[in-house]
Amino acid sequence: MADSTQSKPRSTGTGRATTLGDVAKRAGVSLATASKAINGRGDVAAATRQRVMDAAEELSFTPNALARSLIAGRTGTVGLLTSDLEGRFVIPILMGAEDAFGAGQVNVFLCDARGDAIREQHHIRALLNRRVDGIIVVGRQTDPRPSLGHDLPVPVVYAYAPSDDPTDLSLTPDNRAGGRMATEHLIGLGRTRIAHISGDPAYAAAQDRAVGVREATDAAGLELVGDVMFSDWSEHWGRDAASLLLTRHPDVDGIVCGSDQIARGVLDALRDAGRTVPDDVAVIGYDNWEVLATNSRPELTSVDANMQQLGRTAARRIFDAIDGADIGSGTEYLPVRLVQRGSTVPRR
Amino acid sequence: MADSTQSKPRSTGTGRATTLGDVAKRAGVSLATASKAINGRGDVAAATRQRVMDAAEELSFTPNALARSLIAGRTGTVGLLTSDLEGRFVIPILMGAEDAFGAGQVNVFLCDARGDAIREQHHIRALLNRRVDGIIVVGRQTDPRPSLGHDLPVPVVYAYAPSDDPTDLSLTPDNRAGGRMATEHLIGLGRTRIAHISGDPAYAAAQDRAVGVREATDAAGLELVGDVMFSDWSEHWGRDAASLLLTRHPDVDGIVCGSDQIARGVLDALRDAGRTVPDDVAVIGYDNWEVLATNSRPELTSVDANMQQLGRTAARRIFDAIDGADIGSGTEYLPVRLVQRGSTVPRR
DNA sequence: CTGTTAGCGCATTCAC
DNA sequence: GTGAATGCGCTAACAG
Repeated sequence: MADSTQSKPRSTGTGRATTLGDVAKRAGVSLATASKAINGRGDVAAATRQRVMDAAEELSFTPNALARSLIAGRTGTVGLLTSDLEGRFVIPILMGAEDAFGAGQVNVFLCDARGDAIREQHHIRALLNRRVDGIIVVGRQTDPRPSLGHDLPVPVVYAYAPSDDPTDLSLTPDNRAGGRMATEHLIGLGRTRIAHISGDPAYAAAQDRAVGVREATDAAGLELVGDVMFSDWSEHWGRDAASLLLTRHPDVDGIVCGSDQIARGVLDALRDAGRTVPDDVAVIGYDNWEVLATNSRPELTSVDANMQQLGRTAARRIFDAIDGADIGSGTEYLPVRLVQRGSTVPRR
Repeated sequence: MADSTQSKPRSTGTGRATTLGDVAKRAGVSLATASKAINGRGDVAAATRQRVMDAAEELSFTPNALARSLIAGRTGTVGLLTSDLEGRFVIPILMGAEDAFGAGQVNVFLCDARGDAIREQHHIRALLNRRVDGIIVVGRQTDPRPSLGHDLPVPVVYAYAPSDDPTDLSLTPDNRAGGRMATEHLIGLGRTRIAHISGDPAYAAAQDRAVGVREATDAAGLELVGDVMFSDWSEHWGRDAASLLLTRHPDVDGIVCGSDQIARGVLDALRDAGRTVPDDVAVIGYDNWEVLATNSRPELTSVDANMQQLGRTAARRIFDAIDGADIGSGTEYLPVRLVQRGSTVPRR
């Protein structure tokens, strides 16, 4: 019964949305005046403005962003094109992009190309049709990916995976600094017998992090324990590698891992071998993938790539480019940070 | 050099995008004819159509979806409103929604409200301004969440987390069936001493799955080993619970876990206790979270909630509703599926 | 078959 | 201060 007294149920898309014209009529002013009042533009008498605002409120008027964008020539939307099925990188980047302005200021079309070039093309077309102000391309590795080319009418930023075209702008985490930072952390804790277990050597991320590790040991006048151990990014490999390492170099007291998954495997193997972490051996992961890092025993110290900040930067660059600024080119390496947990620092 | 021969670099948003008018002029036809030719509407001479298509191609014309939507009254976009920070549910749902039509047919605005009601309101406003054709609300628990209300001008579907208003349409995985399915799987393997370790009892998911487990044991004439063990969704709890369980009921031969994280902990504890999986004890997880399920030893059999199908269904319902169909109401429980791995079935 | 006209919802000149 | 007119890019009637 209470329902039937409502004057405008309009529950599911029924009935035209109220337009600015409706508001103007109700307020007894012209369309132009209503527009000015609502947008705070031009000189409108305070009383008139209030009348318009009230009318808009009563009719629960929502300005049609389509019409506005059509005039303005910009939509306040960006496309986020990804092949990151896990969503591990893309979600923080999305959040960063939203943050770069304010909730609801800019909206993001998220498209998943699933690693398929055709699908990617379809999505790009669709995004351009919808007149996004720019496109952020997110890859799932830090290896270069094919450029979208320069014949797009909007600025493009490559995030995480850089473009293979150096004239594009790419933002990617500084893996080298990450490797260095992780190693310096162990050194700072007094470790001197440090090994590095990483993933697939075909990945730029693996190589870059390894370079950073070596830089840190070199700088400290230390020798890396054994060669860097490459294979794949799995927990299985982490276990196998750690077993091998303990056999060959039982005196190891610190292990820098190329990923949190590997680190989980390493922790497992160390426990099986009766070594305690971090007392006997300190272990550090990479990626700061929460579900892995905070559920291990002990919890995992890890390097975080600051994806959210990366997303924020990417969005800013795009809108700066629209406002006339040059978007720039080349690959920028963004700072990473260390998150300390129990695998390197004993719990207080 | 090849670059400089290109006539229209147009690299970053410079210069107005080409309009249908440009195409028409170049093809020597009127605006209307060009429109018909491109959309395959009306009768246009084959030769004329070709001329228009060619012109469009040469100018790399992209129809302005804003203008089209303004006329059509629908945009072919949906809003995906989430608080699922992990992206674990939302990404499959997004993919399903895209799939429901075809790549680029419908686009999705993804908004992360971060569990903040204010931010959620902002996002809803923005989505309505942009005239999305509908909204999918994704929660991260299967507990009911506050309804957005019925005064929205577009259809709304609640996914994963149902609405607390029974007149809304909610799509959620059938947790009861999942619990039953997992348990029946163990029973089918000949296990008779089955226990259930689950997460936070305040979660509907925990309760529903437990009900399913009991239904299966009852139907088989079995008694559940001990009470259902509730606490939280962590690996730590999985380890502790399993240890406890082994002490009290050493004869247990099957464990249904409330999540993959718990299952990981259970596997750990079983190994520490010298039990082999699946020979001594079969273990089954829940969620099929790949990174957890495929990296354990042995790999984890798990129940998958089919989120992608859920997303597909949600999107279809929304567009059906726009086309006049009644969107329906109440909570629909969508089928889940079992993914078998080594923790219940020995590797071939 | 093709072109002319009107209008989607709104912001912006420019007179009054 | 306010309102009438013009146009953003496009499609849907209508005439021709």
